[in-house]
Amino acid sequence: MKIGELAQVAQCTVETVRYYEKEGLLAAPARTAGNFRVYGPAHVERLRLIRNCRALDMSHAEIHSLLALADGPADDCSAVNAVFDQHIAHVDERIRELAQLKLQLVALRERCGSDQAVDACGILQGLAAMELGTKPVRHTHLG
Amino acid sequence: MKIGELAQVAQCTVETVRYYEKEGLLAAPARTAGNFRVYGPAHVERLRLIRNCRALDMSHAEIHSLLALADGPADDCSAVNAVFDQHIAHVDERIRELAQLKLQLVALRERCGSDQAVDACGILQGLAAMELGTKPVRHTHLG
DNA sequence: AGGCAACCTGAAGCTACTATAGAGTCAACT
DNA sequence: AGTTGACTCTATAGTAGCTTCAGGTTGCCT
Repeated sequence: MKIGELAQVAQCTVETVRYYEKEGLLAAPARTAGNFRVYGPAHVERLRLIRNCRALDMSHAEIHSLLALADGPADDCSAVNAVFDQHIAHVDERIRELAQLKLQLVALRERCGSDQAVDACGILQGLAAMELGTKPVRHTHLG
Repeated sequence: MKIGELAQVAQCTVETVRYYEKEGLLAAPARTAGNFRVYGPAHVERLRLIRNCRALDMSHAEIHSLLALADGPADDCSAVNAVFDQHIAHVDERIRELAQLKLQLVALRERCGSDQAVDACGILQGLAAMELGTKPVRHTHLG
């Protein structure tokens, strides 16, 4: 199959497929005489796996690890579990951050219930007065 | 005050301050004879406001809107409320997405409780077999 | 006068793509 | 046989919000 068909099967764009190849996530396939990429079933499966990992918001680095483990000669999959556990921790942390964030946002929003002069706007006052929290560490390669 | 002190007060790096100036979020300050930036209290307050907005995960575009509204001659702050409400909706949507994500991750993770052969790893099998969901729309400029 | 920290500009790097330009390939239709 | 149109190719730039780097200048202390 050619790149367009592969992309369709894997629910991504042609550009994304070529990008994955350049990034080393997807092996470079054979070419036709006219220099078109030709893919087989193995490529389809691999690309599906990659796309599913992305749908789970894993970074390319994490996916690289998983692919290496999947291909590797390892006897057990505890390393796979480790990658997964770490990723779940990422997502968890990010959810907590956003929940905290929302509390702050809602609290600020309630300071200005209706239309009033901008000078007296509770939101703007709150934004200027807020204590700068500890440096926000991004627990995510998500988004 | 010079840029280093300002950055320290606002809990960000010197480079970030210069970046905000280049982006038009922070007005260009006066300069010393030696071409060093000199900031006053107004800059400190403005930068605090910007950093707090960023801590609330607002995009530069959103912050631009807020700053324009804060400076503008508007009589009421309903527009400010609108920006805020929209942002809260963003965060809310993102939290929902991540919660859903976590469900999937945990379900996958449970397929491989202990060490087993990579060939039989339930996680990897699950990743390859997962139905590709509808194209994930990112409800975020966050992260 | 020398040394060092802080400052300056401009450009490149980061992630995971997306979009564009300009050229080549291929199958079908006239 | 020629031509249209869909598809493919490479290479490059753009996105957000910074961070990092290279190479040079300023200012203060001794």
